[in-house]
Amino acid sequence: MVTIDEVARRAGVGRTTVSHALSGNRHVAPSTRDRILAVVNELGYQPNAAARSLVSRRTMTVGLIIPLDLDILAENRYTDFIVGVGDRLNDHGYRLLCLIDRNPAPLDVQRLLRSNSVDGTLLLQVRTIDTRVEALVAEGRPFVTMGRPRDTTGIVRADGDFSTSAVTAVDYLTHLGHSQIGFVATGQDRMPMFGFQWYALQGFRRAHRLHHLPLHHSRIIYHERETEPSLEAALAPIFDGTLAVTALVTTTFVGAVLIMQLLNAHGWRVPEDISVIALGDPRNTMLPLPSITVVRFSVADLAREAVDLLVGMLEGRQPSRLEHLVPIELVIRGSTAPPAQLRLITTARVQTV
Amino acid sequence: MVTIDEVARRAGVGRTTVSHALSGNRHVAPSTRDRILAVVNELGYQPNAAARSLVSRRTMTVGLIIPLDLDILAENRYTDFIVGVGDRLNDHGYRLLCLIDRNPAPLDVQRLLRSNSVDGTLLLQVRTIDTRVEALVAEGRPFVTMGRPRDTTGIVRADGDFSTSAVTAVDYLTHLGHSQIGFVATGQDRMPMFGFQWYALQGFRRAHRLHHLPLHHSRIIYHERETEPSLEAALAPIFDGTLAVTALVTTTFVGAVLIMQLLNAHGWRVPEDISVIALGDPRNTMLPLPSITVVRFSVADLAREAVDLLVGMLEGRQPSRLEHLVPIELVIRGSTAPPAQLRLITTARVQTV
DNA sequence: TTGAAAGCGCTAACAG
DNA sequence: CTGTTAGCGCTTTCAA
Repeated sequence: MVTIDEVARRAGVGRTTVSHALSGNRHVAPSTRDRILAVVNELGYQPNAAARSLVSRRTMTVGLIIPLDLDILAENRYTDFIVGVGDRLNDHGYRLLCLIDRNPAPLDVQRLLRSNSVDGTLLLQVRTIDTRVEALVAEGRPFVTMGRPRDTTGIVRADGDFSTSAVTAVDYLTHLGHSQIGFVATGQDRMPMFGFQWYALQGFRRAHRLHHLPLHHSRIIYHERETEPSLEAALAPIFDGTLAVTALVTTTFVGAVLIMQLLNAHGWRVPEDISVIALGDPRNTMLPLPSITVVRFSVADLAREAVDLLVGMLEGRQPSRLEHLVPIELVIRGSTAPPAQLRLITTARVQTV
Repeated sequence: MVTIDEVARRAGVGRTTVSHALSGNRHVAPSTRDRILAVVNELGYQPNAAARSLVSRRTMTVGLIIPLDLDILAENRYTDFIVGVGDRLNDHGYRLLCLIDRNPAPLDVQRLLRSNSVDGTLLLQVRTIDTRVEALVAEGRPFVTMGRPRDTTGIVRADGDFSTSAVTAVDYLTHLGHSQIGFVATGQDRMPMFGFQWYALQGFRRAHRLHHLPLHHSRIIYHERETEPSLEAALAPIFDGTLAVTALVTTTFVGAVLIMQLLNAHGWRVPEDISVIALGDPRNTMLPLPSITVVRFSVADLAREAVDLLVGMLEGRQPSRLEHLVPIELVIRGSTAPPAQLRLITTARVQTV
């Protein structure tokens, strides 16, 4: 193993000079520096990360906390987040340490921070009420969430603008003539599980108020997990005719696909019998037929923004804002259409004329 | 920040005793140990990772090298690998450092290893000829590849059994009555780009020999990227009638989906006009209609095996074998059927009888 | 059963 | 412009 002393010896200088020649923290005579760099290149010297971080108190590493909810298909899209984060961290010269956890694990978060393994932390898949966020706050170290808990006090966060997403979805559906719209999310006891679903629900409610549409709570449909059986149970009121809806807003793209398969299995045609619109980023997901109308945002942009916020904090800059919301965009595809009875009327009219 | 000396002081012992009480490397009187652990708990002490690895020369961290080929949809499924690896590393008490790279980056690999940031390395998405593997070999540190390059000399590796996958696919297709089978892979100059495609091609060739089927090289179809335009160009001979095939073996599930969309767009029905069979793990991918017949294997098992091999090496155990192949399994779904003309004959017969 | 002391490789005062 | 020196927090000889 090549050490800084070895380089210094070969270059005929003190180790301080080598250190500064590499860090640029103080001026080194060009001739000396060239000699040092030549030796560094020749030996392939690379400063020992542990020694460096022990004394500098920085690891140049960021932790990404990834919860593992194996039956939640959202994991599908972790890649976009992980790759987006890693790629952007590279630009800033930081490394990426992934903490992948099966359990909620506030304790693992504590271990990670107290061992000084990372300078800062990013949090993925934030829940409406998230114990990991609390653990992070308690440690008092810089962190940024990708997604938002319900209570955002003092939290620096980047997220898709899910509230506006839901408003946009409802706007579009009402524009098509729908007024009985269902909202589907994972959750229990009238509380969505993930933060993005909570904010989407706020938007969903707000849109109903804006349009003076009545909204019965039964149209807010919770399912425990993003699995077929769980969704099947949650959607039962629709299939047995107890709940009347002409359109569904789903909070995930994967959920939309599952729901469409279920609808299909029960003999409902999309979009003829019921419209489906998804919120989220479908970039990496296969498009089933009919293709799904979606209010999307860029996960890559979200990742990039989160990293920039965190790195800024690590370099001592105050974040200019606590919250960054990535803009959303409505992509109209084949899973939405005017509700059945309206279409009939329209057809009749056209025939009349 | 709490240090070991602080703990020692509060517990009224020397720092050596604290160190051993925590590591278990030497016997500590139970009463002393309890006292120490109480203080540790009270203060939430966690040994500094840098200090520890500086002296112990171990980081308890494994590097995962993830290439970034943004237009290759295979990235879709990185999640399975990353999560599989991270989860298994947890079991062994190791951390996961992700090196996410846009470029081939043998240099980054060098930096990672020479800075002693990781004890060992895992490699993802191995190419048929892979410069990163060479860089890794040159460093002389433990590493395991997930996937195999063509030349496996001295490399410890875990992979899906793609050769057998391809044999199985051809077996099944010939069983259905096909004899003109195409093979689709990313690549150039008659060389598949990724190792798994190279091994699949070996199996594809072997199966033809076993079945005494002639195999013209034009049936091995290369496309530059896993994108629609690229595939469209590669499949042109099929669409313009120059190349006669009744079935296609694709080396990725995503490729199969794209191909089916293209076939559809050109008016070919699957499986009526042409059968499609995919190799790989479709766990996280949406099922389009018709659902795709696939020869699959478990990425989670692959990740687990790779981690176990690597950790074994890190703990000084010689790997019992250099190569571990995850078993494959044929899942028959809706994208395969007997070739068109055969079916007609069958139908005729039935009618005659 | 325990502690003192050395030193891992590096950065950054401090002193020339 | 450059070098000497003192640690960073820990593990591990070595000695008691």
